[in-house]
Formats: sequence, C-alpha cells, structure tokens
Amino acid sequence: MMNVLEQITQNLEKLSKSERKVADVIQASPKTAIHSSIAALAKMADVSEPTVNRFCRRMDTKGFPDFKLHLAQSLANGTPYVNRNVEETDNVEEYTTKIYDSTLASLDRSKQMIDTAAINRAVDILTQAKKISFFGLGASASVAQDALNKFFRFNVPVASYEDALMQRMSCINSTEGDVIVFISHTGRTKSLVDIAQIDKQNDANVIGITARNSPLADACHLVISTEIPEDTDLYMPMASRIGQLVIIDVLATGFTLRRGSKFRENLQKVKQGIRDSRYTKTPD
Amino acid sequence: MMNVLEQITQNLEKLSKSERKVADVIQASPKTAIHSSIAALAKMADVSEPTVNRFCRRMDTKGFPDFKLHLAQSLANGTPYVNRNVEETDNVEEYTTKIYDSTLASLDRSKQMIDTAAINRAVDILTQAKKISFFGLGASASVAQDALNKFFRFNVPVASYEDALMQRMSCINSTEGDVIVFISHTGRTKSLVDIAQIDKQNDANVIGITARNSPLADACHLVISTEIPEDTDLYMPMASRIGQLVIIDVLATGFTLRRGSKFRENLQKVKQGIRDSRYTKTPD
DNA sequence: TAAAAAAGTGTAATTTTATTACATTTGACT
DNA sequence: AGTCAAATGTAATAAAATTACACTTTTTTA
Repeated sequence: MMNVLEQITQNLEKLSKSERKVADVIQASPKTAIHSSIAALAKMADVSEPTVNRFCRRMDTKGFPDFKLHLAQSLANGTPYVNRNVEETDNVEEYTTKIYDSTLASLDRSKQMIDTAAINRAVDILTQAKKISFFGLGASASVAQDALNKFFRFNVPVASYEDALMQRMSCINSTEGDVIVFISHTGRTKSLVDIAQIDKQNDANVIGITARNSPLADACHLVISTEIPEDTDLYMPMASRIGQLVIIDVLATGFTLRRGSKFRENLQKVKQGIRDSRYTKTPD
Repeated sequence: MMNVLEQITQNLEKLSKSERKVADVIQASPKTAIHSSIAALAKMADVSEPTVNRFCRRMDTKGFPDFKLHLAQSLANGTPYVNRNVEETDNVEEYTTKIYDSTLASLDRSKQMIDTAAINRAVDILTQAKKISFFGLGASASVAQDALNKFFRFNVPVASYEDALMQRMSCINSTEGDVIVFISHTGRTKSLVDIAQIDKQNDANVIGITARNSPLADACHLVISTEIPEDTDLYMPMASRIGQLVIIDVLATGFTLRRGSKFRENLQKVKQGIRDSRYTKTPD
C-alpha cells in the first residue's frame, strides 16, 4: 500500500472541514500522532473521536490502530530523507551516523526513482555486446574499475581505462557492436563528453550512468540516472558513487540472469579459481 | 531507538520459555504480528496475554500497541531482516528491488554495528601518518582506488597498488610513521595477509577494513569491520564493498574534521581545479 | 425560497483490546 | 522434602476504539 503521509497530502481536497482539522494535526506532528490515543488526537484537532476514526477509514485503513501502524511505517521510511550535513563540531558518533543516514536516504530515493525500463534496455545492449568498456574519471574511475572486475568474470571482452588519453585512443577504433558505458555523476566532465560523441559517431552503443539533461546524457543512446542529488562541486562524492555501484550490481545481475543457467555454471568456475588463493574459513 | 527485530534476536537468550515462544511467533511472521491483537498473538504462541505484554516490555517498549508500532517501523525499513536473494525467474523490477533492498539492509546493519571507537583511533592514526597506502585485491581494489582518490585531495603522500607484486615491493621499505590500510571482505586473501605481516614487522601502522577474527585481522593493529555477512565465495561482492566505501567516507570525513578549518580551505582549492575541467551547470 | 434530502458531526452505549492484581505453578537450591 | 524465587496464568479492571443513532449543517430541487 501507499505511503500514508502522501495519501493525506493527495486527498486533502476531498476531506470535510473536521476531517481536515485531523489531517492538519497529523501533518504538523506525525510523531506525536502515532503515540496518541484516538481520544487525545480528537482533542488536539478539536473534533470528536468518531471523526478521527472516519478520517482513518477514508485513508484506506481499517481504523485508528491500523492507521497508526501505516503512519509509523511512513515515518520510518521518511525520516532519513533529510540530508543531514556534517558539522565542524560533530563527534565520531555524530558524523558516522550522519554519513550512514544520508547514504541510506540517497539509496532509498534512488530505489524509488530508478527507471527499470532503462535498466532492461541496458541489459539487452550489454548481453549483445562484442566488447564492453567502462569509462569514468575521478571518483567514477573506481566505479568503472569495479564494473570491470564484475564483467570480467563473465568472460566477455571488457576494458576500462582511467586515463583520459587512453580512453580517447580506445574510442577512435570503436565500432558497431561495441558498448561503452560512461560513468559520471555530474555528466559535465568535458573529456568524457568528447569521447562519448566520437563513440556515437562510430555507431558504437553508448550508455551513460549519469545525470539526466546533462551534456553527457545528450551524447548517450541510453541514460540511467541514479537520481541522487549530491553536489560534488562542494562536497566529496559519497552517496553518488554508491548509487552508481548499485546500478552496476543491478546490470551485472540482469546480465547473468539473461545469459541463463549454462552461463552461471561458468561463473562458479571463476569463483573456484579465486577461492584457491584464499585461506579456508577454519584455518586452525 | 534500536530496530526491534534485531533487539529480539539479540535478547533471545535472556528470554524465558514462554517469552521465547512469543519471540518465535513474531520472528516467523512479523507481518502477521503487527495486524494481530494481543489475544490473537497469545493464542498463536500458546501463552497467556500478560506474557505477551511482559515480552513487549522486555523489548523496551511501553506495551503491546507501542511494540507493534516499533515493529511496523522495523518492517518498513525495506524488510531488512531477510536477505532477499535473486531468483532465476525474477523480472527487472524484482531483481532491481531485491538488490536495492539487500544493500539498504546491509548498510543499516552496518550502521548499527559499527565500532566508532575503532573509527576514532583510525582517524587518529591517519592524521599522524607520514604516508598512507591503500591495498585491496579484486573487488576491494576499486575500493582502495576510491580511497586513494579521496585522500589524494588532502595533500598527504598517499599510494595504492592493485598489483600484488607492487604491493609486496612497496611494503619492503615500509617504516614507522607509515600507515597501510588493507581492504578485504573475507580477510582470507593470502597475499594480503603476507604483506600485512611484513608491514607489521617493519613497525608500520596496519589498519584492516576487514572481517573480525580473520587471518588478516590478526595481522592488523586495528580492525574496522563492516559486519556485513555477504558470502563472496558464492556471490559477487555487492553490499560488502559498499559497506567498505561508506567506511572510507567516514574516515575521510573524520580526517578533514580533525585537520581543522585551515585545512578545509585547501580542499576548496583542489575542488576549484576540478571544476575548471567541467562544463558549467547551465551550458546553454 | 422553503422543504426535502444528503452529508457531516457529535453523544453515548457497546464492544474490543490491553493492563493490572493476584493466584498458581514451576523449578532451583538447601 | 521443603522453601523461595521466578515464571506463568486467571480473572477483574481499565483503557481504547467502534458503532448506533440523534442532531446539525449544507446542498438540492420543486
């Protein structure tokens, strides 16, 4: 079912005068609401108890207790939406919690907004690629490297250069059947945009994990956006690159699923190879 | 307050026989629990109603209704308690949601379990370092590269090699005042353990972002654990490396805070340099 | 525009649900 | 075996939510 707080906002018009009072009180302080009885809430809104009950039913809940349950859930999801910025005076616990919270909030937002149709098309394109390249610069370079590491296991020709010059050289010879994935949070890194345009001219398939409506996005055939509003001009990239990584995970997962079970047996062999370079779990 | 479901898991030992029955019923089907009355739940667990009430109080809630509220909130956070594994038959929406959910769940868990004292000591050590190195292999190599990218901006001597041989060579000359950060999810990668031991012998400061009680952890002076239970023998590393990245973020943040405001002005200059290589936000 | 209908709201009774007080049982330790 | 404390249940009580119904306001239409 839908988020109750949004439900309230949307149906605000359709409510009667008294029910509206109830809505106002709840919106003003939902945290108080979930800890109040129907009598207390009725008093706060200056209406009768049945009115509160009727309000709850109008919000598609079974009654007041059920409504409180839903409200509690909305609150649990909604609390981290505030971007909690680190202050100079914060101690360890404080800045640690803030960083975790804003990462969680960003990922949650990304989850809500993600365009699965775009993901699906990207998986289509990737599975049919003759060769896959991942390009990123700065913080996105390590994301590209991570993608390389994942797709390398799939036994497809895959490349990644963190050097802008190497990237440029590799794109000169790109051709139909090649897929190049550009990773950039802002989508405004000049050299990446240049390269993407050349790739596009060479009929290579260009995918961007980047911001909508950016110069880089314009140069791509397909754009996947994390929808994470991080200002990397001012702050170090944090949540943004984590959003990119989760998209890499999703693409890699889609890739293996599309390739079928035969293919996944092969994956196990690569895994086995890695395992031999490790200490066993119970060394003593 | 803490996640109620975890609270139950943790206090499982301390519960009496009957209260344990209640815990079992709730854990088996928390969704049913939040929609049941105390009478219904008591019947399910085959105990009396006051027992259920006492159980709720033991979980640091005011009573049964309050307990249900907390439970609802725990459930709302992405149903984090179950690890939702991707199935062969999943469609795009399904596997995308599952990956986001399990990443969110892992991060949330990591947030709860993180040892901020260890973080604090790590920041101490890092701020006093003459030189910092980040080493990781495979999926953790890109995490090391990300760390390099972050700390590079801080204008401290920093290095990272993804090649096992280069890592080995660099550690031969390590000395007091050097800090080496090893990144490994399992903590059982042989070559990293070897190198860590040499570094330790050379009186360098060895920090591990790795699993507790692992061979690598034993070779480190200080261990920071993400507490993310991902079996990277069977599956591709996903949530594990994201947990590592958030720890890098936390360390980098702690580092800048510790260095004070003068230092952060310097950071702005580096940022300015990067900005010049970008298209402005409103290119048209 | 006045009467009828409909929608909205409140009061009080009823029902459901949760909590408390106390009695009984269980089990551990003399 | 007997005593004590902890655990659990029974039954009474209190709290909370819902329902039924009456009154009030608003809207419709003759």
